[in-house]
Amino acid sequence: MSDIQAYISERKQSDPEFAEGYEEGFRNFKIGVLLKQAREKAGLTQDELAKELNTKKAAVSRIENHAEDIRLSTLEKYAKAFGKKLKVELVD
Amino acid sequence: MSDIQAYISERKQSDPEFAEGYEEGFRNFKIGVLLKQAREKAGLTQDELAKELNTKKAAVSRIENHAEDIRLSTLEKYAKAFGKKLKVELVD
DNA sequence: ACAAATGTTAACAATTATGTTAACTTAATC
DNA sequence: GATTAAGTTAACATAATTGTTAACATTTGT
Repeated sequence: MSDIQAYISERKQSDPEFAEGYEEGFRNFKIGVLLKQAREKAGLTQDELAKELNTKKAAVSRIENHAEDIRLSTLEKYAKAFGKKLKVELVD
Repeated sequence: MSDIQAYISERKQSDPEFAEGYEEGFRNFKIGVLLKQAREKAGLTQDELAKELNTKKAAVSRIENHAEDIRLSTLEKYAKAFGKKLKVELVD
């Protein structure tokens, strides 16, 4: 079982509203989880990451949890802060 | 030589301003080219694609040529119209 | 060369992400 | 249980994408 799936199972139990809207918001959620896990693997707190991105921890939290959508440039800033690159593809 | 590289060489000659700003705007440009080529492979005109996306051909042209940034949801709408899925990854 | 289809650009309106602050919650350590 | 670090959420301000219209350019076909 992948990290993301484990996280989803866990959160579905502690957050009923999340379990509800899971399917509709699947993509955005995944992006948030992706970013959260990348941040944790990089050993950064939201506040530390926020400072690298010239923003605030509230914005980081929002993106990891609530954000409806996100700009490519924002995703890239995150990737850069983690020492990674963003890869975007169209697949069949 | 890839399709994208061929396109870039061609356009650098006919569009000096493009050749100038090429390095800085590389990502956004590539996205535009990516979407344009996907649209052409799908055999759609900008106007036809625009109708599928409930928008206008002017918006399609802008994204293929001038857009500074783009939302993930917009990219996904495009992908869907081409019968593709969007894949986003963080790579080393 | 003309006409029709397709693509481009500018300007403005509308919508939405992001920045920011402040109050609150949760977790961990003492 | 008090204190501190970390995370969450709401509210509002700001900035940027996207929608829309209209005029113009380019291409394609006849």
